[in-house]
Amino acid sequence: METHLLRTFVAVASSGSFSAAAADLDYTQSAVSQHIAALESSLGTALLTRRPVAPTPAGERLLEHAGAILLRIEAARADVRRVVGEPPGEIVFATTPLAAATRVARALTQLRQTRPGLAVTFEVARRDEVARGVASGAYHLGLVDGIAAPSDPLRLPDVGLLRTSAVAQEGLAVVVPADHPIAGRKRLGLAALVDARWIDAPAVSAPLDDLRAAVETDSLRAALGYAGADVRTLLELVAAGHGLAVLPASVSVPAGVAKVPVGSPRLVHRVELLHGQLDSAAASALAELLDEG
Amino acid sequence: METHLLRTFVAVASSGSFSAAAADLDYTQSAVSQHIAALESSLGTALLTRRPVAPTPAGERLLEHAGAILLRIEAARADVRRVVGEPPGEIVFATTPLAAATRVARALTQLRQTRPGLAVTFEVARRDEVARGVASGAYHLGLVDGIAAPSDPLRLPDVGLLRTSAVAQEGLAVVVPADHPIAGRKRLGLAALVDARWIDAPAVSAPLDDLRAAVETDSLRAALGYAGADVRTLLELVAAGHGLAVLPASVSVPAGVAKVPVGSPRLVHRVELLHGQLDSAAASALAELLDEG
DNA sequence: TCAGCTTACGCCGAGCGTAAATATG
DNA sequence: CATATTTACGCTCGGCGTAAGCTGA
Repeated sequence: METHLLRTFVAVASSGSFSAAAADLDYTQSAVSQHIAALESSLGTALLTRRPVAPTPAGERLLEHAGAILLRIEAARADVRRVVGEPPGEIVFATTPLAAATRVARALTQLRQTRPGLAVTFEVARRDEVARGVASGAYHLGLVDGIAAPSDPLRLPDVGLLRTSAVAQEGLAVVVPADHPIAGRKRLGLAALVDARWIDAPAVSAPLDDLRAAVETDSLRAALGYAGADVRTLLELVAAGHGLAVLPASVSVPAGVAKVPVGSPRLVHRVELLHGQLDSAAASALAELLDEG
Repeated sequence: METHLLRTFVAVASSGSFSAAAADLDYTQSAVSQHIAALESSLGTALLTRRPVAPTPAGERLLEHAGAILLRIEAARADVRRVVGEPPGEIVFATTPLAAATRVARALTQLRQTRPGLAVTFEVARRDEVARGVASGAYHLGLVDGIAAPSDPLRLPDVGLLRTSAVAQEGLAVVVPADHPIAGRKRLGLAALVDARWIDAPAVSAPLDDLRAAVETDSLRAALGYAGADVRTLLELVAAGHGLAVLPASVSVPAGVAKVPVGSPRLVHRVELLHGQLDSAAASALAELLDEG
């Protein structure tokens, strides 16, 4: 199974067309057809239906692996380059929206100010994009957040070798309208709220999927999805009674909404710093900054 | 980065010789040399020193990825075959030594008796070998054990897509000589024992590495390593005072040794069943058996 | 009918082996 | 000097493009 065949297969499956994939990859349509034929004959089974072009069950299985394999190959290249190449003059730094709000991010902002010679670029992306980007070398550093049991690592998409060098964690809070019956309570078990109306705002709050996994229930149902990345908007949605949301306990909330710390189950909002191999200078600079934090 | 180049690279690095790798892979020594040269030029850096043949720093980084990539490719093939191929007439079943001792394993032994038409082969291997073997299709089912926080999954080596379909978990116990000061105690915090002399018997007890990760300390030091796979021998080593060991709480111990349940930190000995994609018949048969268990 | 995939076919170069050259301990 | 890797060189075949063929909406 040669890598160029996998690459073509992924391109065809994702575009749904041999000719489109050919254009993407700078092959002729004929070459793409031959690639797919070679893969299919090497595996002894059809991988795609034609007209319409869609993966067969076997193709679906392969697809699940192919992306990961190609990504891992990119990660390998990036990792080797990090050992050999010049240290970059600019650091590209990706974070998930909530992670950026923590003291860790602030520390890195300091880095940018105290070392004006070193350009630092921030970029906000989804969690798996951050992980992929760091693995493949597109980003030098990544900051991701999520919900986990205390001192447990986050479950990141399988992306190869990623190192976690620093974390911050804090409790969770449920954000409710100020006039909600539970608004005055000091602590709260999530179990009491399984039937509540939730807002799923994966970009900006704890993704409901994380919560479901942690609570081990399917009953957290989203009444509303919010795809945006602005916390204030989310809080206004909560204030307007569209549903509840789970956020890190330290979030500051405006009038109109109240936050109630989550007491059980024991869960934390956790932030992890992702990186590939760092040279010792970069590593110690970071460690220093994160200590001050 | 073509797969055959990676394969050659891994073979050369692991054998420490171009000519040996060539013999392994049925190439000429010249072809191997060209493969390495191609990889090195494609990555723009030396990967191996010659005389002696050993990975450079960049080579080490690549090596860390290369094995995983090749394994994942095997896993992809195996996964596709599982969808397409005939269901196997024989089931090859691999377990880690301790996992085999659980009720789950007993249930699967029943399977073998109640369905004499279906041959079942047991094989005992190390945890990562089981995971690798299941991923690559060498084994149909795998049973692995390890230590984790309650209801946490085991941390398996990165091996691609593995499904976990059933688990058993139980507490841990420290096994000590009968005349040991703590032998009479009802519960025990591991922290009290960090300075004790431990026996590291990765094949047969909880690997110390798991414990270290769970306790988040480096101070668990092994006074003795036992590479064998026989629990009784390990217990005799404990009785003779060579050190302590951590085992699942249900292990039955002979006279001369005592077991003390571990109360904190909260950890469990956990058994997971690993498999690739199962057809629905196999899956339901298994589920049934494991429920009875 | 025709858009889009497959097949036929010829050409080029990647990659293999043989064998000579080179390097190192 | 012996052993092991590299380089030179020729050949074969894998894999690409062009173009003709096929097929289902």
